[in-house]
Amino acid sequence: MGKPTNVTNSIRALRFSANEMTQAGLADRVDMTRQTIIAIEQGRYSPSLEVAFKIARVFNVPLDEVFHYPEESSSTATSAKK
Amino acid sequence: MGKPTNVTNSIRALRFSANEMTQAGLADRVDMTRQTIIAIEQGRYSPSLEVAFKIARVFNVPLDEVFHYPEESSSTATSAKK
DNA sequence: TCGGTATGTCAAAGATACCTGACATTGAGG
DNA sequence: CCTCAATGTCAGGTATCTTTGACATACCGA
Repeated sequence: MGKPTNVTNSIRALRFSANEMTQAGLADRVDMTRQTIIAIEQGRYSPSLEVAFKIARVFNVPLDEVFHYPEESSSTATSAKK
Repeated sequence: MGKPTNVTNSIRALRFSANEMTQAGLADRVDMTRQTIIAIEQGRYSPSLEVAFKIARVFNVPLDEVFHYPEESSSTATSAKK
């Protein structure tokens, strides 16, 4: 239902680099549920900033190595007003 | 009401550096309301990752120059489970 | 075959983030 | 004094994120 997010992430890759950490293991370290990790990993929605920071810290990388925001599609953008 | 967030930010400082941009002006550029900007600026809650990226992009700085996540206060930390 | 681990899905409910709209305050000018 | 721009607050609603709990699938080893 919700709009799929624009933000992408590399969580799955990072998990495997980090000693094959499981989703449940990650969920545990950031103190959230397994389902939430799955949803974020699949890009179903973008997490809160706090959660994003926690995840990045588990892998010991800066936040923008985990989450990526695409370029503003230059076309007709940015002008929408009401 | 809500739990105050752990994340701090430098939005106010960045606004003044950026040609004295007003809150309303910033709200306009990231396509959200003035009230939301105020709330975020005051740290009443932490925005979604997408919003955070948009704000950082307005000021042309990386995300972690706008928002800061404090060190895990080493005290009783890291062991909490349920 | 059975048990356990890892991943994924769904529905319903709770908690936050975000919006709309109205109003109060301060400071700079006319 | 009056007005306007900028900041801030509050109440009430909508949208989105997060949790809980149940269940499905696949893989692996005993």
